[in-house]
Amino acid sequence: MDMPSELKPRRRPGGRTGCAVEATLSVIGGVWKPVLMFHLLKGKLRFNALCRLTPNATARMITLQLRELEADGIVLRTVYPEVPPKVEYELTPLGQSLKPVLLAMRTWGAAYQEQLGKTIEPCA
Amino acid sequence: MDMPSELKPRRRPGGRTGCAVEATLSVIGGVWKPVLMFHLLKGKLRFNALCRLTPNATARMITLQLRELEADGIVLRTVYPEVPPKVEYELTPLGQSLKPVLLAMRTWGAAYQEQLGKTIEPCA
DNA sequence: CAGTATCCAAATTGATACTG
DNA sequence: CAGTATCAATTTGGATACTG
Repeated sequence: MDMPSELKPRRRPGGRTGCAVEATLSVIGGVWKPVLMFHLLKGKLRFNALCRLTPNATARMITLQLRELEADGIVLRTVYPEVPPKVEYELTPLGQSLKPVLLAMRTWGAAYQEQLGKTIEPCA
Repeated sequence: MDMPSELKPRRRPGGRTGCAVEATLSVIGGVWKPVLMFHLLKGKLRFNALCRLTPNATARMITLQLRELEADGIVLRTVYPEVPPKVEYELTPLGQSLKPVLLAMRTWGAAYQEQLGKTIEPCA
């Protein structure tokens, strides 16, 4: 099993000699991480819900990114001993603290899409 | 010659069906892009200066990322017909508009590094 | 439901050497 | 100075099939 990460000069560059921006990227620097986190800003979500909200990513990618966010203390994963299985993801306080970054991204992206004359999905 | 991009579900996912956050990532979603842009917030910089400010990235990577930012209208590249050659990079108005995102990243990263008890470099 | 395992193709990057 | 070319080594991602 592989453990990708992407958008990271090979895991934790910012933790060694990088600047503050690099440090942030070492945590949210995965293609899907900001998107996943953004969706989680609204509250707990189940795995399938996240998949539906992120149609451009495969379940595999979502799982991988979620696992890394969990390892970094950004996301909390809760498994409910039920049948069928139920797993919920939510942002930890540390994850919530990234809200300003996420919102800034959403704001810019929305303006960019509009200026681009191609508002695809509200998404939020 | 290759034209990588990274941190992008294979070039422009956000432009097709993604949400606002994805749109933003399609532009700044490269490991080094935010870092490079952050440095350029302070003003024009020459290629070597950017290299020095981003020691964790190779010149090749910096060139590649800069070319993409240029293609996306985020960065302006100016070549001065001198000997030795002089090339300056600076943010375009569109690039400047990403300032809030970059600053939010720097703020969070700084706090994260400190909480991590390992403030490496001020960087800004 | 919520993943995980595998296989494998494709993309990305570092290192190194070279140029206008 | 400011890159670019090339090659090799990884890393990454998608597809598909399977499980508790």
